[in-house]
Amino acid sequence: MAYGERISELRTRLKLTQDELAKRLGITRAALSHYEKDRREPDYATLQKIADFFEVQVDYLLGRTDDPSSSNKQSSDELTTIMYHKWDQLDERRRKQALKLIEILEQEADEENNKD
Amino acid sequence: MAYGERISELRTRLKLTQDELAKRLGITRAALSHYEKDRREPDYATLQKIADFFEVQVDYLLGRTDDPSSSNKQSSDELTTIMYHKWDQLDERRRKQALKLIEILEQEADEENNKD
DNA sequence: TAACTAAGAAATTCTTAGCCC
DNA sequence: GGGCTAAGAATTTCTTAGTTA
Repeated sequence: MAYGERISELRTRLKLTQDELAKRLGITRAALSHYEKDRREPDYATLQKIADFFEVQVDYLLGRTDDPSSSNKQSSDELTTIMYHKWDQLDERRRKQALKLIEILEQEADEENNKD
Repeated sequence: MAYGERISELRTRLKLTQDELAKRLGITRAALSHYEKDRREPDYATLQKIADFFEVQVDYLLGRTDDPSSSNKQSSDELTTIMYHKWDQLDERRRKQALKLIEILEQEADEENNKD
């Protein structure tokens, strides 16, 4: 999937028109239309403005990953980086084991928030 | 840190000259020099060739994250995406608990590989 | 109203050739 | 050798104005 489709999808999800998004990004609506149609490549500054606005990775915009998690989340947190590198070394069987614990912890956290 | 510096650093780490890397990427060495000096922005195809060659994220090349982990790893695997979204919802205390299990599993996998 | 696009203007990038260290 | 850059050529993008649905 190319960047145009990604931008279009993200914009639509927020119920914005091209005109509205263009104004927020400081570009013309014609330019935005070109981007969504893969007819022009936004310069790096604009590309990053788009990624920041939607809080996704540039890699996601470019269709290089299907994980939209913002680069902020990725870079901000040491614990997550460590976890990710360890996770990376696990085989599938162990990943499933780890995921089970994480699911239990998540549920536990949910219940904690709903006991009012 | 800008993309030029990142490219230069990655190239130097692999002990390649500009000429050698340029040939691998299918561009002239002058163009590569411009990129490393932030004087030109490579088009998206070239940008992604560079990211692929060094196995880093485009976000890393652009200096948006300090985590160079390749986008291949990120996009390849459904289980990882699921895990990541759950992890995202955990507080720090629970993340540390989860990380402990992951570390144990990692060690277990290591030992399994060294029992010859 | 919202999105798309033709086409000339404007800006950026590419390439060659040469220079510096 | 290895890297940097001036400058004209080539290419791409921008913008306006108008079209399409």
